[in-house]
Amino acid sequence: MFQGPANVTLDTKGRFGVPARYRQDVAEASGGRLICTVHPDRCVLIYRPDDFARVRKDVARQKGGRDAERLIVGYASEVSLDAAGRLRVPPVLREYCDLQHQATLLALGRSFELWDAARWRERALEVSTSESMDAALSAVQL
Amino acid sequence: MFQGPANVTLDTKGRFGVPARYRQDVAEASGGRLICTVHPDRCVLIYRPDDFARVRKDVARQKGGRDAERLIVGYASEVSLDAAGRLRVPPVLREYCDLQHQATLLALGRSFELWDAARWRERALEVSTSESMDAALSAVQL
DNA sequence: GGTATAGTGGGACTCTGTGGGAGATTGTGG
DNA sequence: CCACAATCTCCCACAGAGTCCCACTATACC
Repeated sequence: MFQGPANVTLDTKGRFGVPARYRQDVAEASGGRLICTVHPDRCVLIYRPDDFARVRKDVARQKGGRDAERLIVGYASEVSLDAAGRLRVPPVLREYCDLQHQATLLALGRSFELWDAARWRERALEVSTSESMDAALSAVQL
Repeated sequence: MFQGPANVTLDTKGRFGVPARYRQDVAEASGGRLICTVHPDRCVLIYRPDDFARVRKDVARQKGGRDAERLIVGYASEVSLDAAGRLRVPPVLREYCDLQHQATLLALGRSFELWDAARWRERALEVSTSESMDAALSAVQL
């Protein structure tokens, strides 16, 4: 179960270091291999291969969402951890998501999202004013 | 049951001392481990791990609130008391909540909120003028 | 007044995060 | 089919951040 945010930097080769606390899990769950793709919100999604297989099926089943399939399935790329625990994000995905040097990695349970730091900062501040938030806020109360 | 406010200071490493009256409870309830995350109002939320598991489920169930999940689940981080009874707030959370040196810890029964002292002071004054407050105010009458 | 405990600061070691180089490999053009 | 160029992969290296300790001061309580 992945949990927690991290500021990461993409180097000139498009690599970023996976926070050390996740490496063990990634390595033993799938031999260090992962699937990257993109979300229409313009962030990179990162799954374990077996989880992505489910996503791919679900996307395919939703008829009418051909464009969604083009994005999510069409952009899927296998990546793997290097010896230093880094992932290389393919250039096409970086472009689509406007990933510059600084990025934010969000761990969402079984998957990750990778955002350009500036774009995510803006979005995160906006979020607080959206009305869809109200429902979620009731959840934080015990 | 946590109750009572406290002014705390974050040192240069982002740590703050948990008021002694809560330490015992925290230590025996969960071995000193806690989950920090953020609220869209830009304060840090602090839960016991089992309580946070409930929050996480509730947030996930609210469909359409992907951004809410990004914040509340994506920012969740496990922290634990050090030998001196302090917690270290991860940098990403500090940034989002604009936490400077002085902070205010509010104990809300089963959870805590941690605010930057200056931001909380402002907000506490503002609150008194908001109309959403009216409903709550009727509650203070016996 | 003495003692114990809370609150705070800071040193030092460890490990993570990040950058860069060189060889291997793939793709392109002649 | 060959040559060249660009990219990818693997490796090494260093700086900074995180973690664990220890130490000091102030306060409360005995």
